Amino acid sequence: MNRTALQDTRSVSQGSKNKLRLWLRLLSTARGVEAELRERFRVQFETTLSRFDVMAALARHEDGLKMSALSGLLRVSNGNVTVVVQRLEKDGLLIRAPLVGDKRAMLVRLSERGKIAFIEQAREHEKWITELLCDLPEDDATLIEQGLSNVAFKTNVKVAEEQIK
Amino acid sequence: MNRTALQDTRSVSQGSKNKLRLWLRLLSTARGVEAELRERFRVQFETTLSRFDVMAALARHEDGLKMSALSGLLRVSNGNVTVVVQRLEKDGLLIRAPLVGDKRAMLVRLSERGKIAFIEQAREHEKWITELLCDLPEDDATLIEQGLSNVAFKTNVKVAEEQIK
DNA sequence: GTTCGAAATTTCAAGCTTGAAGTATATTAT
DNA sequence: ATAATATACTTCAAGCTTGAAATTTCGAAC
Repeated sequence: MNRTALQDTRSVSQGSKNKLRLWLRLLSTARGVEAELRERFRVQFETTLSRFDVMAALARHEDGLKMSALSGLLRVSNGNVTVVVQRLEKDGLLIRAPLVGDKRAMLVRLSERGKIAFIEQAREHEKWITELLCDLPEDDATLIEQGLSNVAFKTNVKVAEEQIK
Repeated sequence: MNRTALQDTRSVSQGSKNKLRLWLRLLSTARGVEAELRERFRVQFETTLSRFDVMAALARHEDGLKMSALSGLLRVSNGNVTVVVQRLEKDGLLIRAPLVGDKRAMLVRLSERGKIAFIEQAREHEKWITELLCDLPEDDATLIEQGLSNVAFKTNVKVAEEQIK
């Protein structure tokens, strides 16, 4: 093996380790924040992260969302959305109605109580995030956000966004 | 309200939105990668992410880990570790032994079969990560890793690392 | 050496999440 | 029109995850 080939091997391997290290850090950070948020949602609002996620998605789409659009946006399975939506509906926080023009589909939207509850939760949520990420300089945050936006997946959120229309 | 106070409010609020945007991106990226990894572990090795996480932690600590050290390192609950370890033990991938000197504690380590299985899985895992994060320039990866390492939590991993000794 | 609080683990109920299978409706090709 | 295929959603079983309530053991104060 000549010198060049050796260097190539080394640099590829280093890049691989580099990405791996990044991923582990990403996972650890995300899990840390998630655990803290879960705890706070539980004690302060007696709710869960999944419920908040669903309500947040609905709050951003006042005209309502189909179940499939919800599961696409949140990157969770169909069956999952069904359960969470059922529970939120039972609590009177959202409304499920058949979609006109497609008897298979359901349109889900926040109820008035749901909107009010969400506004309060969202305000706290934003505070919590700011607090939990306070050690991160503002510039770094911007850079990281932009860097991560380059990472794409097969399961594309864009697809879900289009389905909404 | 004078001009300075207004600017302060505005800049704090922008920082808050900035952090929020970063968090949503972080969450989305992590979930995307996790979903893809879960799928690949399932079809290629008939195993799960949690099982791999436990095995990875054990592989990095050949002398074995206490249950509490495991749950600390992985940032998961005690009860969770118990179940996952039980299943891995039933499959013969790890060994649980009482800890000499402390009858409350258990020492968990990989079995020979576990070590062999892990090496194969880890090799693939590293390839997958490299592939999934290929859109991220090498320099960005380094920067992001360093940036995120500034984020600290109450639930500190360092504590768990010390408990190991 | 007793007692009392802390620590290590397990058990449990509840909720989360997934992937697969099932049902009903829509769309497309013939 | 009919059949085949695709889409929207629900149901289900299995496994994951948590937080709280045990249980057992340790250590330290008295």
